[in-house]
Amino acid sequence: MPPQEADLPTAELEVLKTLWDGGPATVRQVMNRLHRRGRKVAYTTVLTFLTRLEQRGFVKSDKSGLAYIYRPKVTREKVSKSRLRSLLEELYDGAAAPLVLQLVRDEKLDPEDIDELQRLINTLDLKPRRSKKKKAGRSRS
Amino acid sequence: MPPQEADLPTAELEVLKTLWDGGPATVRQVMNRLHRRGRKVAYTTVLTFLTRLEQRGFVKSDKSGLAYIYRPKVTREKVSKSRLRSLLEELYDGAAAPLVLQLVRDEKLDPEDIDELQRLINTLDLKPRRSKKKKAGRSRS
DNA sequence: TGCGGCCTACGACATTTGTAGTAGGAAGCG
DNA sequence: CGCTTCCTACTACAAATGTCGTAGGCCGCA
Repeated sequence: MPPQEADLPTAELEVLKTLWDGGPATVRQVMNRLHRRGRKVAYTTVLTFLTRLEQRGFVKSDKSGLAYIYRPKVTREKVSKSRLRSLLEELYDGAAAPLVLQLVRDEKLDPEDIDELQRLINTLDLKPRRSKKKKAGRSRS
Repeated sequence: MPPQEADLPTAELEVLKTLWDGGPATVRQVMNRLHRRGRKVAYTTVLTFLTRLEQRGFVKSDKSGLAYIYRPKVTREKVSKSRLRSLLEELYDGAAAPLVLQLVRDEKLDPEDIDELQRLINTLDLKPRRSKKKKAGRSRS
């Protein structure tokens, strides 16, 4: 069965992220990428993380040439969704609204993002077409 | 210095959440709340978590009567924001848009929530929050 | 053909988290 | 009073995480 995308230790996620950001890579390349980002960590440490990631099923490796090349087996979106979901669960019993509102309010979205969000909302608006009562919205209930 | 709202172990967050949800409480009350939610855990375990939470500065306690009463020192929103922020950072280098879009797309928002989101967007649209005028870019796609 | 590098497999160890047991004090009560 | 019942302070301990060091293999080159 597929991995539990949600529960992945920070350090390993960091490594996985370098694969998403920079594509498949060897241990050494991953290490270099981390170093560039100011993350100082030993070669074997990176190796450990990649190994663990593979055991968990988040990456796969294939030996081409002299060293193994690691590549993601799950998408960033998958992990993202999974973590968001846990966050919802852990904080708001699964209600998404508070997080959405908070994100839109607190984090800076530039006009383009807002446009896109607006478009997305429009499509949603058409779908769940039941209730149209514009009852004065309470924040939480 | 205020606590690092972001990095709080799951089990402790769970306990803190019972305080947000049900208000200040004693160790035993917290334990009962957890039990009701199906979370079986020993009394002393709860005590441990509350103690750790207090050391971290997430809750405070005051002895009124025979047992200490614990109450949150940080709001749910604070923690929420903090965790969202780390999530953004860990997955998208801080860009909020992907998460927002994903949330709105994947999680089910009921009409009311959408309405509210729409209203929020409208306000944003009118006064685009620019703290700094670093780059003017009103591009439409 | 032996040396200096790079690579992986293992093992090691300190910390942090999750979970709980025990000891000893205060309290109610028969 | 003496017993039962709570409560808190400590201590304990296994599992998960974060970080490496070492040993031994393969490879190109002086």
